[in-house]
Amino acid sequence: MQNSGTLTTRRTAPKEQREQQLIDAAMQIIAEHGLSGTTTALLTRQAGLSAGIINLHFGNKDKLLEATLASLVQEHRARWMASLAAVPDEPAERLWALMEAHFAPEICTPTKIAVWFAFFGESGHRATYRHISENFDLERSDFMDECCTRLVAESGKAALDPERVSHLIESTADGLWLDMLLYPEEMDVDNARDQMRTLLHHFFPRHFEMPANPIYP
Amino acid sequence: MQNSGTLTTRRTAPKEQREQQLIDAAMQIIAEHGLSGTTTALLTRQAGLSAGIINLHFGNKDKLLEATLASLVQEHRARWMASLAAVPDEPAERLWALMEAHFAPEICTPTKIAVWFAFFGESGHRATYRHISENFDLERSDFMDECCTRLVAESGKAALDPERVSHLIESTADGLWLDMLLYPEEMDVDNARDQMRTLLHHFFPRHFEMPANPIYP
Amino acid sequence: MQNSGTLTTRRTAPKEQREQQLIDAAMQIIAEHGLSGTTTALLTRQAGLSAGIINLHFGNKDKLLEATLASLVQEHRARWMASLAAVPDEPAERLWALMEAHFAPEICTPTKIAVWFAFFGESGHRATYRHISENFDLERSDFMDECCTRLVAESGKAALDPERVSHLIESTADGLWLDMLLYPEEMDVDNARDQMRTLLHHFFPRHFEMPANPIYP
Amino acid sequence: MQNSGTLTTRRTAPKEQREQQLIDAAMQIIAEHGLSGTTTALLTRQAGLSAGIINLHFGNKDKLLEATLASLVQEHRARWMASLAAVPDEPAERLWALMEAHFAPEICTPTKIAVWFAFFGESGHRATYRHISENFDLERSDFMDECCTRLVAESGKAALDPERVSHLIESTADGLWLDMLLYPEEMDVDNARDQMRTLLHHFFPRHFEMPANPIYP
DNA sequence: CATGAATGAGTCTTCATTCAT
DNA sequence: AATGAATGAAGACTCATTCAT
Repeated sequence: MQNSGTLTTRRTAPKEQREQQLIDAAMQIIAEHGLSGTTTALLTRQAGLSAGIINLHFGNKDKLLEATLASLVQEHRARWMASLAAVPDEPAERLWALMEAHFAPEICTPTKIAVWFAFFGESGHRATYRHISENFDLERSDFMDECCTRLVAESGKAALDPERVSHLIESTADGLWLDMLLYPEEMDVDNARDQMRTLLHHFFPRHFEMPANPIYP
Repeated sequence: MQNSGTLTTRRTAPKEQREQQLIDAAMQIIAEHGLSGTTTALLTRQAGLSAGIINLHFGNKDKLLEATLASLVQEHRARWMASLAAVPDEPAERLWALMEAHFAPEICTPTKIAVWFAFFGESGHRATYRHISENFDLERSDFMDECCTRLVAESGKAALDPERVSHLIESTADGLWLDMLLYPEEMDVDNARDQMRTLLHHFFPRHFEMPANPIYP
Repeated sequence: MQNSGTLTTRRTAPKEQREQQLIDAAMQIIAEHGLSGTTTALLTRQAGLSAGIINLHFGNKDKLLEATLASLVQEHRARWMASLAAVPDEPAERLWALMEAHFAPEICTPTKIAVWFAFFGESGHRATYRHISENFDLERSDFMDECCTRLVAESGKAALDPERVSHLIESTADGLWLDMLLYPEEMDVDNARDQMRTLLHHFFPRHFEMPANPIYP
Repeated sequence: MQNSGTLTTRRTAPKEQREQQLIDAAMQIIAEHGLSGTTTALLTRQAGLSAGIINLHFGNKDKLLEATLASLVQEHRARWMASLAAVPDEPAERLWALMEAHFAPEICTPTKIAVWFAFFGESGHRATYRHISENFDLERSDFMDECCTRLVAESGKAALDPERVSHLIESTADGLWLDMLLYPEEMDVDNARDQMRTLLHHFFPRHFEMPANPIYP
């Protein structure tokens, strides 16, 4: 009488939808109010749902917060994989695919960056938060190392330590994110991408050209 | 862990000393528990003082937090000025003085970095926090621009946009801080300084040598 | 003393009922402990409810206090209207209807009088409190003026200023309330009503007889 | 060496002066902030003295408050006695002397009235407060009774119960005070005195004339 | 006598969580 | 599956009082 078809599908679908609804709300609220200002009342109101809903679907608030971070990680990784799938197996192209994902407009919204840094700010004492992004960070790090190793080899620059360069590129990318967080007026995704390209050009001039528009806003 | 057993037993202490005592406690607690886990009870216990003390000296908890960030900014700036005073008026030396301050062991303690990022994580919605560090950031930015302008001129590299390079260096420095926060095992001040030197060598090979120890841990 | 054992056990009650429950508790506690001794703990314990309930229904303690005064005003006015509805359109009867309401046993309980004066005692600096009763006071004042004007006209006492008499009657009524507050042993509603009748007889002997029981307790 | 003259006088005088200073401050603060808003910080700041001073001179805050009420009572009584000393032994004159004291400008300042009612508002549960004014009230009540008894006798109005009239006059006087508290714009001492005279004229036309200015503001 | 820094019990308020509906 | 009234532990803040100076 309830539902005559596949029971599981019907039951599962709404559940996932509710969870996503809450995660979306969490992104918004964390960005607006910080992790310390994120209350269940704010979350459920933003989601347009009732007070008990978080505990119903996630057990408690912290789990929702973790799911939010996980969702961010997941989305970022998916975007990267999509970029990667679209390019040939050339180290420069592969590396740039990562950068494109890293500074993709839908990845780098002010809201999402704010949420990332909100979690970073707590990750010192919240091992959970660090664990969630750890695998992703590792995977990305290895990927960068591999790209740089190949690029260094192709460049014939023996003096260049691939891992060091790799790390430097990553750090700069992260630093540009911080800029987008703190000074959104001055730093946007296009600007950041140009910055990255400038850096890459200096390390691997044969593989990366300077950005087209050299005029700084 | 409580209080370092100096002369806190004195019922009356100079106002400045009490305030510093509370700011020190705040650093510790914010680093350990995050901004959202920083309670007045934790703070006063850490300081070895009574519940009402925060209100007495700072009006309320938020003011203490702001004073903590301000203290961090102040200390950083003072360290930079000290480095600067010790070098001749050469752009490369001046720039490196800034880097030395930025990655000085007493500036870059795990505790202090954690506190910085705790505030960054909330700065999206807390204009107050951003305002406190704004002037300092601006001053540093201008200083970097000036150094890079001179370095570019001396290098004869017409293609290099000084402001862009300047920004890139800053972003990388910030990114390295994030690394020290998230992966303290892998990134320490010495490593970070070497990274910075590698970057600077690539932009200005005539002014900056590659770091001495090219072996990556 | 706690709760009168009706259906407070119900976890959920109509909003109005909970609010009344809290207002009733407030009356009791204010009368017993004064406005300055009225704590949320006392209030919620008296109501037999939990600590958070005041915030849930009134936002904060002050709002509950204001609602308590408003309830007092409302009740008094309703009682007066009821009395008024029961008498013909004769000024003496109408005026006496007001007095009857003013000294009705359910209006003049020691508890309620104590609450009134608790608010009067703070009304000097709390504009809110005065505002709440202001309209009611004005309405009553106008009503009294009208009654007295008609009574003076009917009495043919040209020398009598209706407004002055009206004011005097009101002031006396208020003074009797103060007596009931300060000396409940000596002044009760019956006594007060007789006092009022004595006063009215002196101003309008044709309309008001001396009270039946001339013996003073 | 300290002081060569009468030791006691010198020591006592400043103490009384400090106490009066604090009582004056209390009047002001209670009138402005109500009893519930009267904090020691406010009191000592108003007095221009240090935090510990109240405990030093009065033991605790409550004692100062009681002393403040006592001072009010004392002043009122003294004013009455002064008025009384200036009139012949005629009941009408004696009664009017009381009224003149009751509505004397220095007795009926907005501040003092506010303080009186602040204490009335708490007197329901604070026996101490009631006790302080009790003797004075009793004395005044007896005095009024006596005056009225003589006035009734002189008037030849057998129907008039002296005690009832006496009480009524007192109640009205109190009611006028409440008016001065709640509606200071409409009721001042002159107006109140005229009201009282109107009332007295109605009870004892041979002894009290109607007030000179019959026009109501 | 007088000060005022410090205390800490007591208040109000917040908010994650529960649970009857 | 969802609601939202109610809870109550935990939080920030107040303020009368103490006590070393």
